Formats: sequence, C-alpha cells, structure tokens
Amino acid sequence: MPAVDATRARLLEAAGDIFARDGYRAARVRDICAAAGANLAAVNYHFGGKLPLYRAVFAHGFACAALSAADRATSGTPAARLTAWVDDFVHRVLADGKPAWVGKLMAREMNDPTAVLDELVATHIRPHFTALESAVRALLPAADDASVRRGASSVVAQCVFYLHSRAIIARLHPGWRFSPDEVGRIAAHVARFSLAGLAAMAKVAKS
Amino acid sequence: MPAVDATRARLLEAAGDIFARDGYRAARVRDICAAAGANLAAVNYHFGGKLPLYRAVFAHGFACAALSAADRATSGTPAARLTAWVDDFVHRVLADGKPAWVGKLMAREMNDPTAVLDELVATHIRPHFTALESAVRALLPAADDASVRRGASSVVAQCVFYLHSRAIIARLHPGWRFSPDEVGRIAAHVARFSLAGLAAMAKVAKS
Amino acid sequence: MPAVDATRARLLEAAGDIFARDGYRAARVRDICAAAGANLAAVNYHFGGKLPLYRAVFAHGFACAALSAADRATSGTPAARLTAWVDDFVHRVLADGKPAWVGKLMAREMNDPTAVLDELVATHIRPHFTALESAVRALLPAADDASVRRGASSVVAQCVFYLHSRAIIARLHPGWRFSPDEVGRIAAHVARFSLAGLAAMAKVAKS
Amino acid sequence: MPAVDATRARLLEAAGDIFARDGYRAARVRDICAAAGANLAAVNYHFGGKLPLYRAVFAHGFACAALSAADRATSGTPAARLTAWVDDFVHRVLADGKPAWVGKLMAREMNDPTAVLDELVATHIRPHFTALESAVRALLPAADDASVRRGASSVVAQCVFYLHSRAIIARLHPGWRFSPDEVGRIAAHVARFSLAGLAAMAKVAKS
DNA sequence: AATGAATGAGCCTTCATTCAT
DNA sequence: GATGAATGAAGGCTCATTCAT
Repeated sequence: MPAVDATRARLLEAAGDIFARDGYRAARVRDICAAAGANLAAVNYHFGGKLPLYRAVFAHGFACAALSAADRATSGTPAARLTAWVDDFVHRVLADGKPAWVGKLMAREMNDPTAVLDELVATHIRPHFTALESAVRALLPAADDASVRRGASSVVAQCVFYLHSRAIIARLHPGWRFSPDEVGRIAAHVARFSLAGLAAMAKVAKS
Repeated sequence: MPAVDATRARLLEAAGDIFARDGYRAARVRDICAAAGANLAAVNYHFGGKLPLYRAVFAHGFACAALSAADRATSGTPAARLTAWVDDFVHRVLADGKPAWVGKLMAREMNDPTAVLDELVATHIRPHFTALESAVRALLPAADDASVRRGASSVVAQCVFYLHSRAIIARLHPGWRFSPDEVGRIAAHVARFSLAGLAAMAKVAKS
Repeated sequence: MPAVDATRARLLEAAGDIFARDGYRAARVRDICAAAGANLAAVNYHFGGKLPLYRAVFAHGFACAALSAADRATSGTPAARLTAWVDDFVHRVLADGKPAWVGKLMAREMNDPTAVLDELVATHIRPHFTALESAVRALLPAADDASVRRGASSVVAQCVFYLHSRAIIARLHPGWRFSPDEVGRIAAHVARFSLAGLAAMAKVAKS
Repeated sequence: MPAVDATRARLLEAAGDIFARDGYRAARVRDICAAAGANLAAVNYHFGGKLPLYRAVFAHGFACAALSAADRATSGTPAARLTAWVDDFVHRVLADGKPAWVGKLMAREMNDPTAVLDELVATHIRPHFTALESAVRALLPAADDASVRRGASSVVAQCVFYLHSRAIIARLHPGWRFSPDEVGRIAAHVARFSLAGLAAMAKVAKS
C-alpha cells in the first residue's frame, strides 16, 4: 500500500489512545486529529464520522491483539490449559504494549454497551470464554452448568479485576507497580488460587 | 412541611437513575429535571450545578446503602469474617433494591475517575477493603504484604465481577437470572472458592 | 415612621453602592439583597422590580445630594459666581461622602442613557447648567450663543473629567490622591484656568 | 482569495457597532453574528469567545484610528504642539468616520474598566497623554509636577467632554450639530481657551 | 486527495421574577 | 408583612459535521 493510508493509520492509533483515555463521548475529534497531525475534517473524510471511527478502532485493535494465540490453551491437561489461559489473559490485561488501549476500551464498552459490544462478543469474547469454560468443565467432572458458570466466572473475574479496578487499586495501593515480574507473579497466583478453588468445588459437588 | 424537600429528593432519585444509565457527561440535566417533574433550573437552584448534584447523588446513595451493616464482619474466626464480608458485598452488588444505581455509578466512576472517586475511596472504600484485608492476613499467617494484596484482590475481584461485567454476562449467558436464591449461591460459592484459594496460598507460603 | 421601612432603606443604600460599582445590567439583585441583609424577593416586594429600584435609587441619591445648595452661586460678580459654581461641582464630583455613588451612577447613565436620564436632565441637570451658563454669558458680553455654549462646556468639562476619567487617571497617575486639600486645589485651579480662558474668549469676540 | 477573512472582517465591524451601542455585557453575540450575516458559532470559531472578540475589536479600532498621525504634534513651539494635539484629538473624538465606535467603546471602558483598559493605557493612551504633558510642561516653566498634571487634565477634559457627555449635550442643546465646521471651531476654541488658562497658571506660578 | 471555513444543534448556567405559605 | 421554593427565558459556549475549493 502506498503512503496514502498513512494519515488513516495515524488517525487510528491516535483515536485508540484518546478513546481509551477519555471514553467515546468525552473524546474530541479535534484532539484525535491534532494528535494524528491531521486536518480537523480528516476523521469524517476517512471514516465518515466519529462512530465509524470508533468501530474501526476496535477492529484495528483486536486485529493486532487477537493474534497472540489464545489457542495455545487448547492442548494439555485441564489444569495446564487453565494455567495457560490465565497467563495469557492476565498478560494481555496488564500489558503496556502497543495496543494497550484495547483493554481499556473493552472495559469502557462494558459499562456503556453499544452495538459494537455485540459484535465483539460474537467474534472474540465468546470463543475466548468458551475455551476457559471447557477447561473448567474438565476440572469439575460432576458439576452442573450453573456451577461451571460460577467457577469460570471466578477465574475470569480475577483477570479482569486489574482492568476495571485499576483506578481503585491506584488509590488503595499507590505503590503497586505492574512490572513484567509482578504481572508474572499475578498470573501464577490467579492460576494457583483458581485451581484450588475449583478443586474445592469439585470436592463439594462430589459429596 | 416535608414538602419542602420533595423536589430535592425527587431530583436526587432521578439523577441517580440517569447518571447510572448514561454516565456523568452524557446525562442531561434536562432529562433529570424532566424525570423529577421539576424545572430546568431546579438542579442549579437546589444543588448549584451538575457536578454538585453528582456528588450529592453519591452521598445519598452511600448513605442509603452503607446502613446495611458491613460491620457484622468484624468478629468471629477469619474464615467466618471473610464469608460474612463476601456475603455482604455480593448481595450489595447484585441487589435490585432501591439504590440499584449505586453500583452502576461506582462502576462508572472506576472507568472515568473524577475527584468524587478520591473522596469515596477515603470515606467508604478504603475502610471496607481494609476489613477484608485484615481477614485475609489472618488467613495467610506467613505471607508478605504483596501476597496479602493479591489474595484480597482475588476475593474482591469475584464480587465486583458481577458489577462490571454484567453486560458481557448478559450476552454470554442470556438465561442467567440473579434471583435472591442465585445471589445466595454465588455468595456461598465465592466464599468457598476464596477460602480454598487462600488455603492454597498459605500452604505455598509455608513450604 | 416605624421600622417598617428599615429594610427598604437598607436596600436603597446597598443598591446605590452596587449599581454604582457594577452598573445596572451587571448588578445582581441577589447581591443587593444580600448586602442589605434582606430576602431575595425583597426588591420585588418593596420596589416591584429591578428597574423601579434603579429609579428609586436615583431619586434617593439626588434627594440627599441636591440639598447642598448649588444656588449659593446666584449672587455676586460673575467671576465669583463661576468660582462658587466650580467649587461646588468639583467638590461634589470628587466627594467620598455618603452618597458617593451618585456621581458614579450619573456617569453610567451618560453612557447608557435610559428614560431616567431625561427626568434627571429636566429636574436637576438643566437648572444646574443654566446657572453656570448665566455666569459665563455675563463674562462674555459680546458673544453669541454658540460661543457661550462652548465656553460653558469647557468649564463643565474640567469638572466632570474627574468623574468619567478616574479609571484612566488611576492608571496614568497611580499616586494622585484626592485628599480634601487636593480637591480644593483642583477647584481653585479649574476656576482660575476657566476665568483666564473665558477672558481670552471675550477679547477675541470683542476684536 | 481575500474572501477568506471576509466573515471575520464583517464580524469585527458589526461587533464594533454593537459593543459601542450596548456595551460589553449587554451586547449579544447573536446580534453581532446576525448583523455580520454569520452563524451563531462564528464568533467562537474566529475569535474563541466573546471577550477575545472584544479585544480584537479594540485592536482593530485603534489600528484604523491611530494612523491619523498623532505625531505631527511633536515639533514646533509648545503652543503650536498643544494646538495641533488638541486639534487632532477633538477631531478624532467628534469624527463620524468609519471607526465611529472607537470613541464610544473607550468611553465605556472608562466606566467599566476591564483588563483591556490596562493594555490600552500602556499601548496607546499613555504615549498620547505624555505628548500633551510635554507641551504643557514647556508652557509652565516654573511649575511642579502636580500643576502640570492639573493643567494637562484641563486640556484633555475639554476634548473628552464631547465623548462622555454627548447624551447630556443632546438633551441640553438639541440643536447643537457637530458639522466639520463646528468641530473645527471647537478645536480652535479649546486650544485658545487652554493656552490662556495655562498662561494664567504660568503667571501665578512665577509670582 | 485533502483542507479550512462555516454551520447548527444542544447543553449548562445565570438571573429576574413569581407564587404559595 | 415577608419569605423560601420554584420558574422560564435567554445567553455563551462546545463540538461533530458539512461544503466549497
């Protein structure tokens, strides 16, 4: 592709940052254009409006992030698959990498669901969650669907916690830094904690 | 005459609903006043502006909700205290009672922190969280602060999950209804799951 | 009269101050009522509105100020009458006494003439100015009306200058204080300056 | 294309008229935009708000008016310089030319000083007044600063009188028209009157 | 292909005024 | 006689969007 789409790409990156920081509503196309070094009308020219841009940002973000192969958790023992799933998710949630705004945007979508969320659930979230549920189900041989749901929820909850509650965490524990090492420790902790929790569930269900 | 503050009270209730539904920015004072059956200038007259109203809504919401005696978790064995804490929090998060919007507002504040959040952390959240942390610390005799932090986070995470992720839950599990019975089951689940997880942490720390 | 009109009187005083300071438009009835220690609705109750209050303030102000007998300049030689007139006017303009706001209000009315100004011209200003003109005419025996008008204008101009231009004066000469002594010096200066100017006019007209 | 700033220029001209007529506060951007044939948001787009527009109006007004060469009064005898200064100022004050609103705006600023006035004093008024003061000082060889100040004030006063008091003049002397001829006569009168007054001051100071 | 000028809808706020008590 | 609650009109400003170039 020629440099034609250079502005478009810069716009996409800038929009991701600003949408993640300010939310859809509070974000101003002015700021996005300015941050992208583009004209004020560029957003409308390239995307046709603020909302189309928002959709494009999600598409772009997930296209970049979803490549990280959540599928590696499809083989091995259930415990290993769960551990791998947790490790992958926690790292993604706490990553500071390029598409750092993908997670923040997701968190925002959850509070202000738009039509975009439905698409995301269908294309990315449901498959991802199903992979976890299959591992949980294998770890709870005698459990009914509701128990599996609750068990899987407890696992997911511990991962997304660091996404939704970061504002609270920053205020309660100002010193808590999420270095790569700490992220690893958190992932290991969540996996261990969850496996023990699920084991307790299995014991109860059996009895 | 109690009719003196009738408009003020209606305004407060309406504002809670609408702020919870639309967020601070997107909420329009027009709608709030209309919903309260009051004049457009009423919010400025009674509260002095949109932001003061927002603060008042939080104060009102917490004043109503905080009465539910979080203090019953201050006595008994650590396990009992943690169980009581979880039960209280899960019920509060999943309650459909009067101040149903308090939770939603909190969730919004976490994604879009304003100055209000700092006050809330200081007055309500930190004390609440400290109570949990003390129970967790008692359950992890040999653990360092970081471990206690991660352990407590896992417990909180499972409670607030049903607050932040309800949009996702509704899409992934459309049939999941949070009846009083189900809320009870969830609370029991989270407590058991967490105690097992913490026990596993204790074992590792000891070894 | 009973204390019934105590509020009314306080309102009048406060309104004078605030109208003089902020102008009719920018002045807020809130501030006036607050300054008078009265209710917000007191202005409407006692005067029937903001504009009626404004008129009442003028009436009150001139009733207090006009007593100072501008008429003492009606006897004596023309030069003495002019000197007395100037002395009276300069003192009134630069006075810091009770009805200090009367002058400022007049200055405001001149820039933003309302119906009030027409009344004032008829009842106070025209008689006052006519007294001056008669002295000037006596000093310019051979002059036509236009010359008298210009001469009288030059005299008045020097007096009102300290009213209209005080903002400029304060910025150009920050140290210039209008103590009673200085006010006396200014009055003397204006009279002497004017008499010399008029004498020069008389000489030209004669030739 | 010069059409680029056409709206901006029309806005400036319309704003000058309306600000002069109604004052800063009472003037409505609506009216200004309507008078300029522009959209309601045009003033915000081109100037960034009402106050910035107000400043721009002053800058524009003085840029147009200040070209009239106040500098011709810098050479010649003191009397000639004073005469030239007065002639220039009187003509400017009583001009009906293009920037007719400049004077009215100045008069308003004097009664309701804003931050704009400070800038104006520094950039235009002080230099202008200093030129006069130097001529007056030359005419009062033995006088102290206070006397020079009072003398210069008497001269300025006669010029600005026709600015501030036009509402009164129109009511006291309805027939007084300020034709070019009459303006010339007034200028000559003020100069002669002032030179005589200053001569009288010089005589007193000497004695 | 891309821009800068211009638009119009909508929002929060201020403020004088009114009304029931 | 006097007040506090409530009203409605109006104003300035923001911002996404459009249009001519």
